[in-house]
This record gives sequence, C-alpha cells and structure tokens, in this order.
Amino acid sequence: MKVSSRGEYALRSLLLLGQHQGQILPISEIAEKTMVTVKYLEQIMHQLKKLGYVDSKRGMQGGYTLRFPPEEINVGEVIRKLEGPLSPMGCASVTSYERCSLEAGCLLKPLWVLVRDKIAEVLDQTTLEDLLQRKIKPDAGGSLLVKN
Amino acid sequence: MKVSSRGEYALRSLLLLGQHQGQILPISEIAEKTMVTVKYLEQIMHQLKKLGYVDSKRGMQGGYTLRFPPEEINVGEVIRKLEGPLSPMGCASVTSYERCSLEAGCLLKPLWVLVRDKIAEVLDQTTLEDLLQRKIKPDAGGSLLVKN
DNA sequence: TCTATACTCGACTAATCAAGTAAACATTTT
DNA sequence: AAAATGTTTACTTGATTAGTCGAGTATAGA
Repeated sequence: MKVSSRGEYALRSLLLLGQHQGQILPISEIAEKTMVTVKYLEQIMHQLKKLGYVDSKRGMQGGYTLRFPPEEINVGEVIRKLEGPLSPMGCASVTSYERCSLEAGCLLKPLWVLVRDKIAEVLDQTTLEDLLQRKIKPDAGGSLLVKN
Repeated sequence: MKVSSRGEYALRSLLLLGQHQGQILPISEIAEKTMVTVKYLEQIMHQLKKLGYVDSKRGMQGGYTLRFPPEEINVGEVIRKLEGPLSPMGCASVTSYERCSLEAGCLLKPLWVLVRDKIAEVLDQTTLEDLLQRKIKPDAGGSLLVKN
C-alpha cells in the first residue's frame, strides 16, 4: 500500500514552493531541501510542469514557482496524476474502475471499496494549504462492522 | 497505494478454504475458483503454510485446509505478513517504522500517519469471518467530492 | 555577444515484482 | 508399483520503479 518515491518527492517539492510563494526556487535549492538528487528531481519537476502544477523560468535567477495558490492544490489529485488511482484494487476504483471476472460474488470487493473510500476521504479533502498549516487532524477512530 | 496480487490471491484462497471448512481442497480446485494459475498459487500457498495460516496434506485426496477458524484470521495481519507494512510511507508505520532525516519538520508525515491509521482501522478490525458473512459496512464518511 | 546558470532530453543501469515454466522429488492412496 | 498430489528450487520474461549520466538548448544579465 505504498506511495511511490515520485509522489512523495513531488509533494515535498510542492510544499517547499508553497512555503516560498512569490519566490523562484532553483532546482538546486529544491533538491537540497527535499533530499533528492538534482537529476532525479529534474524529471519530477518536469512532470509537475506538464501537469500544470508549477511554472518554470529559465536562465539566471531561474527556477520553479507554484502555479496556483496552495489551497487550490489537492493532494489526492496530485497523487492520482503522478501514480494512478488511490484504490488498492482496480475493481474498487471510482476514477478508473477495472472489471474483474470474479466480481459477482466477490467477498473481498466490499473491503477494498471501504479502504479506497477511507483513503480518498483523507487525500481528496486535503490541500497543500492544509499541510502547510499543519491542519491534519489525528484519526478519530470508530467501529466499522455491522452489528447484528 | 495498491495491494499486490499475492495479497489478493492469498485472501481469495483463504476465503475459499473458509467456505469449505472441514474439507481438504486440492490446489487445482483453489486455482480454478480463484482464477490463479496452479503454479503461481503453489508459491502463494507455500507461503501461507510457512506463515501458519493453512495446513497441507500430500498425496491423493491431499490439499489445503484452514488452520484456524475464520474469526481468528485477521485481514490486516495477513496483508502485513505477505507484503509488509500497511503504511504508505515507512516514517508513518507503526509495525515497522523507518527513520527519515527530514522528519523533524516534515509537513507530510501527519498525512501519512492519518492515512495509515484509516487503512489499519479497517483492515485490523476485519477477520476472515467478517468477510465470509459480508459484514463490511459501507463508508459513513463525510461528503467526499469525487475527482477524476 | 558572451557566458553562467538553469532547464530539457534521451539513454542507460539496477532492483523489484508479477506471472509463469520446468524439473526433480517426496508422500500417500489404490 | 502406479497414480495423484504436494514440495522445493531454479530459471525466464516483461513491466515498473528508482535512479544516474551526459550532452544539449534556452535565457537573463553583464
């Protein structure tokens, strides 16, 4: 159930840019602060640019900036665009459902749907701004099983 | 955030054995019903045996049985044993925490911790018996906007 | 225009995972 | 003994992920 390194590094970079709004950060500085090699980060920043999350400026004093204010950048969306659906199984995905021949009587699908919903609930309701403001609430918990 | 095919197939097999308690199912039948090739399933069943979830019997009328009643088999535990921690990032794992040098001021960790807790909450509270009885409750969750 | 700095592109290596193949071997039942 | 079944080990192929490397292009500023 891992998030890929690309997803993690991309979010790190977006957060750093969010902490320096109005400034242009060169990739060398982003690399240093996020602990990612310049060369690997180049690929990730390029991807973020193609996805429209950042703008870049070339030449001296060049670098990257956030294209939208942090409150408009949704974490679930970033992760989906970088590494595909949040769902643990294709059959439970809302955004890119995959049919499965077992599905009719599948005892597992309701579980994966529930897990997907829990993950999506967190990530789709979180923006970059929430992270910057440390607004993530610890888990409340609760019972999950039907009583009978 | 995927569950591996091994995890899915292992759970399918355990569920099938749970539906046929008291019977010995040959691998050929398990393979057919779970839609997994016999050869790949052999590897998975071997792993499940080493982990203590199933017993095997050789020779004719041989096959696999569940070693414990379904209510004693915890889904979170099965997945952890087959594919490692539930947490999306090592830094947020309870069962196998990994240190990260950025951790001190990390804005991302609280998010990963929350996601981990949500996943663990579902999977650690679910047993094979819950799945067999279709006791999984759909998500109550707030208004989650569906992105694409 | 020169040039330092930054971004772009493509090739390449290495590791891991999924899925399947193959073959030799051990038991158990008939 | 023969047939059926599981056990074990090792190899293969393809996809994806995680990086690395080197050379090239664009641009701001002196």
